[in-house]
Formats: sequence, structure tokens, C-alpha cells
Amino acid sequence: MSNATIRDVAREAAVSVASVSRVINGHTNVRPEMRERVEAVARKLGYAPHAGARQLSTARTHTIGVLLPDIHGEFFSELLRGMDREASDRGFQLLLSNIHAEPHHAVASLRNMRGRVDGLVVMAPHIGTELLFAHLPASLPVVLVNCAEHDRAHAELNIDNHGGATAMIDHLADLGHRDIVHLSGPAGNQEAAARRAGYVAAMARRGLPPRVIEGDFMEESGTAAALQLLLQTALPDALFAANDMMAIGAMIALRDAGIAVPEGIAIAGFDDIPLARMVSPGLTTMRVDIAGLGSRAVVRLADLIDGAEVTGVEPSLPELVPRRSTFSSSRDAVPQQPPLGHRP
Amino acid sequence: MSNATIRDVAREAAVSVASVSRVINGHTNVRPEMRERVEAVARKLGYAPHAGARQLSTARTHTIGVLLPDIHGEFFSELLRGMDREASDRGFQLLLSNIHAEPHHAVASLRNMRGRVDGLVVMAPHIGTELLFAHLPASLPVVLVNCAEHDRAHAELNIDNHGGATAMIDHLADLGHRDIVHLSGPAGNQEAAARRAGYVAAMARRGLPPRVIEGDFMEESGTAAALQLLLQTALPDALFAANDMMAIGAMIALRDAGIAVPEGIAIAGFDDIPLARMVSPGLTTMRVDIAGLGSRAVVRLADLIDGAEVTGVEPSLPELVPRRSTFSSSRDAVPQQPPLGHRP
DNA sequence: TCTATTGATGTAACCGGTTACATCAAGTCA
DNA sequence: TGACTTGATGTAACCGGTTACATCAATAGA
Repeated sequence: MSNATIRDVAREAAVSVASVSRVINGHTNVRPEMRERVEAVARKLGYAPHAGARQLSTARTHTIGVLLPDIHGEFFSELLRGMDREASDRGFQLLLSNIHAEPHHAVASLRNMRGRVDGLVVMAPHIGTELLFAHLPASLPVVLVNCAEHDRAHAELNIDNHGGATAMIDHLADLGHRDIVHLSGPAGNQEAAARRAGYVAAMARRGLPPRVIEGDFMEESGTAAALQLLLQTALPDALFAANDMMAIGAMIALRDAGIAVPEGIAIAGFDDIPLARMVSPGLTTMRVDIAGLGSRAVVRLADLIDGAEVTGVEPSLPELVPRRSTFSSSRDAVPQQPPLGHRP
Repeated sequence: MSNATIRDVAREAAVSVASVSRVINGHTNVRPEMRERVEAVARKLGYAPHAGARQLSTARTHTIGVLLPDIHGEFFSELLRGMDREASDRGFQLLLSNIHAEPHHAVASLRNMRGRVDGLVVMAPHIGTELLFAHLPASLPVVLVNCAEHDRAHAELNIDNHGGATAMIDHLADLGHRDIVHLSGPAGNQEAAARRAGYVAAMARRGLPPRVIEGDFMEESGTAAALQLLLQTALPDALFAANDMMAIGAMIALRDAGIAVPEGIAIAGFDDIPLARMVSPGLTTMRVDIAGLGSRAVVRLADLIDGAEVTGVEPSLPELVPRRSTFSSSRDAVPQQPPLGHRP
């Protein structure tokens, strides 16, 4: 493999550059004999077309830019996995860009993408939407993922945190629980707010009084919430934590205090992190299909690139994953899970 | 932000394209007055240089191609996080490519990179090394990560699985254990083989007889190994599993059988997955600094791109993370861990 | 046999930058 | 004042592809 150019191939094969180009791009109007000769020379010289030159003349990069706030943990890898699967199916590659907290840097990342990508998937919950919209390249298709609230018409994908929380309360209420406490995420966090609002709405619909303990998504605040509940005269029927880590923290603290889960209190979380099925009893939770979110974002972006005019938010409803932590008896049907993936 | 070209800016500012180019690229030989005028026009038109055109004329892309076998789980996200950190510090972006199992597709991915990147980081343990070397672009700097054994001189980074296993045996032996059993990974897996070889070597150095149970890296084979040990007349002093999942499977099975860990038997794993510090007792293990591996790969590649001539393997020694599962008494100092990161 | 049609191939302009070199004005020095 | 240096700016070639259009040979049709 080397640096041979299309003109080198043309000279060596004694044909014009146009013909070489036609052969390389699989055009039909070339004689088989010529095709063979050109292909032979190209192979001999190890010719590979220069992507930059191609981009310049075709104005297509076959690349999707991905702007993410931070590269961390499973959410990130799952999102990227889903995007990559769909992108490579469609002949796109992924160009990664870490969009830092400083707006200045974020804006630079955005401009940097011009001439490099055919479209963008942007996830920037920490960037103000005015700033974001002001600097989105008008000439590039963009799909937003998990963005903050705004009032622009724009192609967008979201996790339906509100609907997910509602579904969980439905589940708990169906099991007969009435006194359901919510352990929320930190104030100011958009996802935490949506989950909390879903909880409040679902409780109100049933005429049940909501009760919220403030948490911060960390395991320790689950522990603290459990201790707070233990100090009261009676435990609630169920505790719905805004994420799995807090649910597990609470579960461990309650078990240490001699309270059986789910007999003494039912516990539910949100996210379905891998740990959720490893703890004992398994934690009932809402699974967020992150890879699916990523691949749908790419599908949507590909449509935009092809000229479709799609706008509007497409919410992704999490799925209830019932496990033992909310079932009073192991006789209840609990779906079997496949064994956990591993590495190496 | 739009599609204005450098010629649009030049016309609007009534200067030549060369002057605009000089202003944009921060050359010093421009009068301040001209600089201001050009910058004002560029801002007004929302001009952003076209990366493809730049690549073509400068032969630099400021992009690093990353070829990975599969996008999955924490290993992947950590590696990418480390690479991205270092790359963006150096003004590089990351172009992702999933290098599929079929060699044909893998080769296509490689050629695809020409004119798109300044260098490659390739992790392809499943591609035969002859095939790989035959198709690596000669004109591109390449750093290999975690590759299979071969005899070429090439810039390369590896996890020192052999050394990590040796260090773990040192740890266990220092605690007075003599009868140490190894639960290995599956046959044919390169990392499993290296860890096993490290165990055997370390035992031999001490004159201790090695004893290996075959596992497959899955939790269930840990359970099976524990049951096998329980059938024997006496338990060994310690069990060293080739990864954390098997260690945890064994730990749970032994605990269920009424054997205290570490009092009845010490248990150690490898990898330091997040779960390792969540189980009770915490699992002693070898931490692999994956993010560090990624960032060092980029450092190395950047040196190559700058013209340095670095070859040779750079092994990355895992670090011992001592936890309760190998300490007979909780009085022993066990380093505190920071709280687990979380999401959302 | 002569013209119209068709299909393969070549020529050259173009994509949007960078940069070697030419040009030109202003300042320096004898 | 005239030759020389210096620094700013403009002109145009070039990077490596794609493709509209021109050209040309072969075949079809009159």
C-alpha cells in the first residue's frame, strides 16, 4: 500500500484519469478489458483513493461527526456501539469529538467539523440551547440526542424518563403498593427532574400522596435515604430510586438493618446497569435501550443527509425489567436473563 | 455558519485569497489592519475552512484512525477515553472504525483510511499477523495495541498479563499462602495463556507445585471450579482466577457452602471490573490501566507522525489492588476507593 | 454509401484550500 | 538621489480526485 495517485495508475495503464476513476467507482460504461488492465495496475501499485481529494470534489465525506459531552462508562460505549453498527451498515464512519464544558471550546469543535462530515449527532445537555443553536452549522444536518428543553423544531431523540417513571409506578401499584417513596436525583439534572415529574404525575393520577427524598445519583445517597426511612415509625411499601446505584445503596443498607427485600419493602431502580442483575435479590428497574438510541439517531441523520425533512422529538420509552426486588414471592414469574457479557 | 469559501471572504474583504489564508492560519506577516478586516468579514460570513480541502493541500488531517475489533463494554470505553484525552490535547480527532472479523472487510477498512488520517491505532487480536502486516499502509504510521505474537519490529503496546499474574502470586505468597490454585481462562485465548504462564512461572520460582483448573472467563465456570474444590479433602490456601467474573462466581459459591472468604480461602481475580469493589468482601485483583494504555498509544503514534522512529513493544504492567478477599483480618490496611462513578 | 446513433474514452475544469514566487511600496544607507 | 533591503500583498500552480463535455470509432438505419 503506498501513495500512488490516480494519475500514476493512469500513466502506468496508458489510459486517462477519467477511465481510472470510472473503474475505481464501478461505473458500467467501461470495456471489461480496460477494467481488468486498470484493476491490475491499481493492485500492483497498491493504489487507494485519497479520501480528502474525494471529499473535496464530491462534497461527501461518508463520515458522521459525533459530539459527546464526556466519554465515560457504559452509557457512552453503548451509544457508540449502536451508532457504529448502523453507520457502518450504511457506509459511514464515525468521527469522534469530545465537546468540552467551556462553550468556547464547544463552538470550536462545531466549526471544526465543516468539510469533515456529512452530518452531526450532538449530545450536549450541558450547553445552553441558545448557544448551541446559534453555532450549529446551518449547512449540516444535525440530530440532537438527549438535549435540554427548548422550543425549536429540530430532529431530536430523547429518553422518555417521564414515561419510564410512570411505568414503574404502574408496576408497583399493580403489585398492591400504595405508600411509594421516590428517591430523586440531584436538583438541576434534567433527567432527574423528568423521572421525578413522572413519579409525581403517576401518583397523582391514582390519588396517592407523593413523597420525595432528595438524592444525588450516588450509591451513598441511597444508603442515607434508607437510614432516614428506618428512623420513621413505619416503612413505606416501596422505594423507587431514580437510578440503580441509589437503589442498590438503599437495598444494602436496609438488608444490613434486617429488613427483607422485597418482603419488608419493595425496591426499584432505573437504568438497568449490569450490576442490577448481579445483586441479590435482583433489582427491578427500567432498561434504557442506549444502543438503540444511538442507532436510531444515525438512521434519522442518514435520512436528513438524503434530503428528508424530519423534525420533532422521537422519545425512547424505557422497558420494565421485573426482578425479585419487587416480587414478594419467588413463585412470581421472573424472566430469565442471559449470562453477563465479559471481557477479556 | 455556512458554506462561504475562502474566495468569498477574499472578494468581500477586497484582498487576495493568500492573505485570507494567512490571517486564518495566524501567520505573522500581515498588517493588523488587514487582519482585522479579514477577520470581520470571516465572522460576518460565518466562514469555516473546509477540512477536506486543507487535507488535500497540506497532506495533514489532524485525525487518528482507530481500528477496533468490537465495540463493547468498559474496556472499549476506557480505551477510547484515554485515547481521546491525549488526542484532543494534541489537536487530533479520532476516526472510529469497527474492524470486523472477516479479513476481507478488515482490509477494506485499512485502505479506506488513506487520505483520511495521519496515523492508525490498530487493535486486531483476531486478525492473523501476516495478513495484518501485509495490508498495513506502508505510508502511514501505525501503533498496534494488544496484538497477537509476531516477530516484526513494530511500535506496539501490550498489557503485561504475565507480569500481572506474577505480581499476584507474589502478593499471595507474601501473605503466607503456599497451596495456590489457578483458575484459567479458555484455551486459545492469548491473554488467558499469558496469565497462566505467569502463574506457573511464579510458582516455579518459589518451588511450589502449580495446579490449574480450566475455566472460560465466565461467572459460571467460577462456580463450577468452587464446587470442584469443595469435593476435595482439603481446600487450597488461595484461588487465583484469571479474571474477576470467575473469581466472583467462585466466591459466591464458596460462601454459599459456608466457607468464609478470606479466612477459609483467599480469592483473587484480574481486571478490576467495577463489580470487584462492590462485592463483599471486596475482591483483590490486578487493575489494568486501560485508559492509560489508550493515551500512551496516542502519544506513541504522535511521535511516529512527527517523524520519530520508535519500534518495540511497550508493556503495561497491571497494578495490584488489595482488598479484603485476600486479607485474613480487617485490621490489615485496605486502601480506600473513591465512590463509583455513575450515570446518568 | 452516407448519415445518425450509441458507447467508450480522453480533455480539462473544478472542488477549496496552501504556498512558492513575483510584485510593489516603503524605508535604509551610501 | 539611486541602489538595496525589507515586509506586505497578490498571482497562480498545486494537492488528487470527479465529471461535464468533446471526441472518436463502431454500428445501425436510410
